[in-house]
Amino acid sequence: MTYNSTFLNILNERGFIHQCSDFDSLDKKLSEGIQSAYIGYDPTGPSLHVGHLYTIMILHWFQKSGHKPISLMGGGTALIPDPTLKDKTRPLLTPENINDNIESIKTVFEKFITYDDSETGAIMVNNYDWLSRLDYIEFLRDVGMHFTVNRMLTFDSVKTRLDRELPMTFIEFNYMILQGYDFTELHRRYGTILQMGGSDQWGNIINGVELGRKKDRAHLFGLTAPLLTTASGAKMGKTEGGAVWLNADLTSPYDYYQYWRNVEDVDTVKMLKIFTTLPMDEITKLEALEGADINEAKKILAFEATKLCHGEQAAHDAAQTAAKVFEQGSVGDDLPNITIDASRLDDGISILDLFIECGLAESKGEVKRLIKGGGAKLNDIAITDQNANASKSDLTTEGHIKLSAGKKKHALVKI
RNA sequence: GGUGGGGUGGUCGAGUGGUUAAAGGCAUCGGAUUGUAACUCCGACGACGUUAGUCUACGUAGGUUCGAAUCCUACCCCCACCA
Repeated sequence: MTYNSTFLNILNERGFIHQCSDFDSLDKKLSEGIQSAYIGYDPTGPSLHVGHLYTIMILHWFQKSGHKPISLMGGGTALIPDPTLKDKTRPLLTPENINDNIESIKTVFEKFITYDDSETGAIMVNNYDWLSRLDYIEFLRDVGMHFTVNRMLTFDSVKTRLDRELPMTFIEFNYMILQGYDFTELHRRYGTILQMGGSDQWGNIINGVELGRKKDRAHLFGLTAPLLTTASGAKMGKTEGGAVWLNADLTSPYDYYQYWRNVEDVDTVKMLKIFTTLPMDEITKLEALEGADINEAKKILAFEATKLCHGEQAAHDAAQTAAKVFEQGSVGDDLPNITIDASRLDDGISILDLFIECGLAESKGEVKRLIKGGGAKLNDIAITDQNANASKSDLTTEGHIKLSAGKKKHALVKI
């Protein structure tokens, strides 16, 4: 399958396409001139994680193909608490929280797409701007008119919920209308003709497309990307420590690098296509690698992905540290590290405490378990005595102590 | 509104007065193997504590009992059927 538009071709060969409301017309539109498209994000946290990056990359390519991407922040919808998640006791987000989150998230977006005033410059909008001003009665007449409950009930998101007999609140039921409304609003404001997203957003996207047609006789499009999972079926972007964040203060460039370095063999090429901007012919070459040589591809994946998110220098540093640690059994500057008072070493510090302090363990019990299992190491020598203390004599010639929990997690203690 | 069922550790799910920090699965973590992969095997898996032991935990609050996740009472929430 080939398209006329650069954008669809890129998406296609990199594996971003799942379904589209109208491939042919969209292809034509995109070939004719600059278009704008958007993807929505929930600003419920201060950062986005690797799972979000998937669709951010779509915006990236959209802009690269000569179009205008819009990142829509759901500031309005985030204000509405979702009561079905009652157990989670999600703290009520205030408008200030949300604005802070949006500011923080924007710094992430800026690494992948360029915001400026040019014709293809990206813009970031907040649906709070229009949703907050809606008048209920007017909205019902204007928008509610065009949604039949019969049809809303057929959407997968609703249907599976009802089938499984799980509760769905009226608020949630309304989200899809609000999201559909976002699309027409963006169409009116910016002439946006395309909404994209993960395949789980298909229903919502189609709602917007239809609403646009009914209200404004606009020909809008929807395009979704396949559900992204790893070979082992897990959702992307999760590690033992939780989500892999895109903000450096939440997930360090080194950890970020390591995340990509450690993907499973079978996922390597897929990830290269999606999370790096490496040209396809180079990826094809890497695809030919087999066995242990795949490690080379993973290094490139890790480097390129880190470069995109944290810059070339950070990627270099991370790669260098990784090489020192894993290939030379040495240490690198990018390892997590803590600095302690030299005097504390004079008295000797409990190994247990030290592991917790540098973040390699949550509790003393956990450190003991590590020791028992032979996974706790001090300067690469397995610790056998849980009562051991670290003292000055443990400082290496470089003046630090290296602690390891397992083979992959290392930290440095400096004075 | 009526009747019945149910709320257990990260998750799913056993357990219906004591040997239960609570079976089993999954997830997670460590070890062996390996290529910083996968598969497989082994081990660990509430917290604190120098192996003794202490504390916290089975929706919430009380009660019965030498002793409760298990019995009683009230309350909260969920589900099913009926209205």
